[in-house]
Parts: sequence; C-alpha cells; structure tokens
Amino acid sequence: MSEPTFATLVSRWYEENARDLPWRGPDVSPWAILVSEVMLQQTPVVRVLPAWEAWLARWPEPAALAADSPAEAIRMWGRLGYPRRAVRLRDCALAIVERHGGQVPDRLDQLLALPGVGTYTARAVAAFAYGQRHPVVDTNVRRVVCRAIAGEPDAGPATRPADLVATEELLPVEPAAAALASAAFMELGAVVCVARSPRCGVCPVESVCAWRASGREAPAGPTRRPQRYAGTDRQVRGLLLGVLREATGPVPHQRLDQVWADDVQRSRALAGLVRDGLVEPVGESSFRLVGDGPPVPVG
DNA sequence: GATTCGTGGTC
DNA sequence: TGACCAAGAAT
Repeated sequence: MSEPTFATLVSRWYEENARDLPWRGPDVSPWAILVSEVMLQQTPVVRVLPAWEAWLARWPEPAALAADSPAEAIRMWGRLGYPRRAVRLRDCALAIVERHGGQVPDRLDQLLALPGVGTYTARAVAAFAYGQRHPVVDTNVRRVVCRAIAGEPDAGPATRPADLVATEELLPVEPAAAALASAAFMELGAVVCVARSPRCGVCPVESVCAWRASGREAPAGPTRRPQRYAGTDRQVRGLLLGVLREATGPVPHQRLDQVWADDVQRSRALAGLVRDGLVEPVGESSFRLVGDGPPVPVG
C-alpha cells in the first residue's frame, strides 16, 4: 500500500469534520448552489445562511427571479454587501431563462458566460452541482495549496492560472472524488488553515505540510494596501442605497442629500449607483431602486 | 495587473 | 481601536 494522497487525507478529514451547511445537502438544486456561491463571494458564511434561505423561498428557480424586479432583488439582498451582485444574479437568472430554458447550464464555458459568474463560481457550480472534475480555487484553496504544497506563507491577492494547475494536480481522477476533495480543500482553508492563526495542531496534513516543515515563515514583502472604508465612495453608496432600500418607490433627492455633506462625492456616488444599474432617476428630482414601480416615462 | 465594489466581525 | 479579513467579478 502506498501512502494516502494529500487529497485523500483532506477528504477523510472533511467527511468527519465538515460543517453542516444547507447548500451541501443531497437534494440541493444547481440554482440553489449557484445562489450560495454568489452570496459567498466576499461575504462570511454566517451572514449568508439566513439570506440564502429567504432568497430561495421567494425565488426557488431562475424564472421566478427573472420575472421580478431588480428593486426586489436588491431589497432581498439586504446587507450582504456588494449589492451589484443582486442585480447581476437577477441578470444571470434572465440569461439562464433565455439561453438555457430556465435550467442552470452544466458546461463550464456556458457558466462562465453568465453575469456575475467568474472563474471560481463557474467551477464551483460545475463541481458541486454537477459533480464534474475541475479545480475549484478560492482564497481558501489558494492558501492551503500555497502553504502545504509550495511551502510559501501565502499567495497573491488574486487567483492565477498557476493556482488552478497546482490544484488540479492534487485532484483524484474520479470526478465525484475530485469534487469532494475540492470541497474539502475549501473547508480546510476556512476552518483550520485560516489566514491569521492557523490551527496546525488539528490539521490532517500537518505531517506533510511544506509550510510547517519550513517553520511557518511569515509573509514577506510589503503587506498590500488595507482596504479602508470610512470616507470612501463605497461608504456613501452604501448610505444612499440604505435610504432607497428602506423606501417604497421614488425618494426626493433632498432626502438623499442628507446622508452625506460633500456634494461632489455624493453626486459621484449616486451617479455610480445609476451606472451600475442599481438606481434610476424618476422625473427631475427623485430616485428609486431600478424597477421599483411602474416604468419611468421616456422622452 | 491594479482598482473598484459593502458590510460587519475579530483581535 | 484600527487594521485585517470574509467561498470574487468586472473593468
């Protein structure tokens, strides 16, 4: 008998220790999995849980969401952050209806062509919803592979093609086992091989970890610029959208003016929300979430 | 490739 | 307490 592979070690650990997340259930639809993946883009699991349940209770399939307004999608999105994802997810539902008869496609190229679906999400759906063999590399997998295999403290900020190659080489040949291994890598990175204080004492691959062997050196070089928030356009956008989200229908600009004193920055933020398809002008002096009521007369 | 894009929790 | 972080995508 040969030594168990890296994927086998992590998969065994996963089967004993995985969190009981609802989108991992046996009867979860590809649509529900797609929704979970989009919500989980940069948003912690604990905040996604209730939003995912509510979203699918209201829109159990793509056609239902496609038939509703962007405004309702934005409201249901709540405070998950990056609300453009809500609009894109609805655009995605429209595309699924128009291009694929309302069924989430199972081909990687078709998934990638959907709004709001990038390299990670397309592969995650293909693997977790359809059991295909694709490397699925998110920030967790990237960190696990960089540390345990390459022996490096951490990876760069974005997933690179090399990360996909390195991960693919770890996957079992059999597709279902490969999909399980991908979920296991993600879980390990999310729960054990975490960014700040990795729990090497309970790690299933501690004995073969290259980073561990090298003494767990800290990341080198200048740390990347921290993402500040206070005072940015993002904060102003969030404040503006908060008012529009709580309102029903158009809001006079005077009310929006109250959320931020700087006219220039406030106007820029509002224009950005309009450009991004989140907000639309109504008449000369009001704004609303896109589609939040009857169509705006043109001309 | 570097930026932009929310929100809230942790240490 | 403010820096850091959380299943990325689009430009």
